[in-house]
Amino acid sequence: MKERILEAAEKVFSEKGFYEAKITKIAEEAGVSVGTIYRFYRSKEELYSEVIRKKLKEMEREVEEAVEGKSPLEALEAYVNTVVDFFSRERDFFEIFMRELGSSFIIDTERFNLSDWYKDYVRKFSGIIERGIAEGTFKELDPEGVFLLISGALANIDYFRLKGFLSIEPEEVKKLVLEVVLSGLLDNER
Amino acid sequence: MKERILEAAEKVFSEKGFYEAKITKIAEEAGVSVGTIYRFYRSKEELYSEVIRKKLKEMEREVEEAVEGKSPLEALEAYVNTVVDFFSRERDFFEIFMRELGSSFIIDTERFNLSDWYKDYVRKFSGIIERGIAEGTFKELDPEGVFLLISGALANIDYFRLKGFLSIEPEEVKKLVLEVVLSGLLDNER
Amino acid sequence: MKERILEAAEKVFSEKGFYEAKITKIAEEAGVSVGTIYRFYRSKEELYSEVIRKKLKEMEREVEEAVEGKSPLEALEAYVNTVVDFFSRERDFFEIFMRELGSSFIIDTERFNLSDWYKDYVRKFSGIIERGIAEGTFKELDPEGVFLLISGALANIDYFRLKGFLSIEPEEVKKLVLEVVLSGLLDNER
Amino acid sequence: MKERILEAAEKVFSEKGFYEAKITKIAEEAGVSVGTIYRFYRSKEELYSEVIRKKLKEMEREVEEAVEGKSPLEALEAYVNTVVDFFSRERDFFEIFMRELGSSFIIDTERFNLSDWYKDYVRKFSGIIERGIAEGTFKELDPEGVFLLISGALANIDYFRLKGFLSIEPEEVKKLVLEVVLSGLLDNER
DNA sequence: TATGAATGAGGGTTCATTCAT
DNA sequence: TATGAATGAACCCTCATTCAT
Repeated sequence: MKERILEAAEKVFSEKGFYEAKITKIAEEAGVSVGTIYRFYRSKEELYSEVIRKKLKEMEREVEEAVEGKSPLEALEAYVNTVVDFFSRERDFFEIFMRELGSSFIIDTERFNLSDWYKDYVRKFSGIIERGIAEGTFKELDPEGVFLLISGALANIDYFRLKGFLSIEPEEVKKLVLEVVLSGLLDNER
Repeated sequence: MKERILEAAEKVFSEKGFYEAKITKIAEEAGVSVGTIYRFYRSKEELYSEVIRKKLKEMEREVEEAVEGKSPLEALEAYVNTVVDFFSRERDFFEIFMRELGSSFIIDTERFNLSDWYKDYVRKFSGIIERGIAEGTFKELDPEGVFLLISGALANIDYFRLKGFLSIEPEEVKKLVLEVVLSGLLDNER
Repeated sequence: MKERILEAAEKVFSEKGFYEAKITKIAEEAGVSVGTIYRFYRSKEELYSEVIRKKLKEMEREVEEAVEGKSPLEALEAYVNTVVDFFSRERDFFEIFMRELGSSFIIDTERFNLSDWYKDYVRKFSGIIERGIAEGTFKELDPEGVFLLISGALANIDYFRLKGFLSIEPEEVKKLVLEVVLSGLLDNER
Repeated sequence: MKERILEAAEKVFSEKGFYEAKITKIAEEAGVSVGTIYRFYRSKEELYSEVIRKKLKEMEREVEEAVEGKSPLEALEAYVNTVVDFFSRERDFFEIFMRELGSSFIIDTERFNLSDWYKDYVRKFSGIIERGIAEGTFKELDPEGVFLLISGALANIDYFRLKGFLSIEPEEVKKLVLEVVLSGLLDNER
């Protein structure tokens, strides 16, 4: 029930965005009454927040598993692969994620309390870069900057691909980003 | 007057986003009455659209001037410098721009008719990459993909910088992106 | 509920006219909230239109029943009697009807789609006159013209009576109109 | 100037009705500024009222002249002829007149203070009927009722004619009304 | 527990009226 | 005197939220 609501919410929020998504539409889509939604979620905002939180955790877990125990270089490749695959699979959520990236979730995210999550996320995975630098594989660059570079690039290209603006395969997105970024990142002096 | 309204709108829209921005608030901020806003703009949507359109044109013009007549390599550097400078100067608009990047402006932008603008923008400046490839300076990669990589990376890093999440100077943002991307882009085979 | 709203609307529209009638007033009068009105009617215009449509159908049905199977002469008497009785009973609606007669309902009634109804109404009941002429009871006059003469006369007198400008009984209104019109209509040559 | 405004107002009010007529439109039509309108008329209502008052006086004067010194029978004919001619000439005003007949002007006319005018008008010209009865030409019927009958019939038929619902000439309208009403009114006993 | 009808605050928009120029 | 830009009160309508059944 709670699950059905969450899925319906994900669908509707992704299609319409937070403000144009109507609770009645979500209820209809989920096959429950609006009253039932309010039994599980205190407000529209909480429901929205829950959709993001849940998917974000899923994504985080997948990325962690993919990256775990790997060398920085392999981990970076795994990161890119996993994220592209995740977003290919979770188009609805990707839509929401992109919207949030550039709005409330980072800005006044007190509302959703997601900003802390995101800071942690960036800090955690920029650790890959950090380790790469420490072991001498990567150049000495700001690790968080590099991570943001990669994730920004990835999201932007993939978003246009999913919108149908760029005829390119997911695999090519991965290849492109990795090729460009890794050449720039690897310390060839050695 | 029209200018005052536009500036107030830019401020309020950037702080609140389209939906949370109230016309009364914009009027107050501009020091005019609600009615006056409607003398110049047919609707809240048109006002919003106008804010974006105007700044976008400014940005486009600045970038064009910076890039004009330069070699692909220099043009790319100029592009990065100009965009970072523009967004540093135009923080309010940058906020709006980021929101739009991940929402309507690309999706259902028929509303604002900006999607055409953006396609043109990508096509136009990915021309830099194209020329670089043609003359053998850059590797053979999808030009639009590369352009989206750069602009996505740039926006993402800079956004976090402006949010105060990343203590890094604008100059370092430019350096970082250029260093990583150019190393990855330059065809060292030759 | 729907009924309660319709009755309140009839009352307020009759007192104030379409433009001066406020939705909040109708809601208050009906003892419901504004939102509830919009559950049943898409807009103020639709509500207004519904008030008219419903009463018009009632009136039409009553008149049809009264007239059915009667000779032209008797039918005409029945018509006059029924209309006067209907308007005596439905004062609120009569107010609205009179307003509409001289405005939108005939003019740009596309809005309410009542102009078609009225044309049909005139055509239908001018059939009484037509039959009367055909069978030689009535003089050879334009049937629709005669019908409009009767209904215009009736409405005008009755309206003033209901306004209290004319101290006359409903029965006298019927008598007056029938006496004058029938003398003028009957073909005494035969 | 005042005249130009009045004519523009008449035109716009007749086309749109009181509420849909906009002051700016009237100003534009008159070739003056809105400020100028307010120099001559205190409010939109006063302007509307003035339009009606002026035309009504014109109509009254024409009718009075036409009727003056005539026998009841001739006066009645003159009345019908004059009114139909007046409305044929003054279509814009006729539109307004019809609207008012069934609305504010009679109801809460305190606003326009026209209700007194109308009562006087009815009383004055029902005098024709009264005299006709006194001298034995007309049957003993309620004079005001008869007058309202005639004017209601006349307005209704003529309105439909002007709307294009009834293909009939003005002359035939006069003939029809006179034929029917006079046959009904004349005391043939004598 | 589930329903969905009812609520009503809130906001975009209009337009008669004013008043500085 | 004439202008028309500026004003802001007023109103229709939406939709998240509640609560009686």
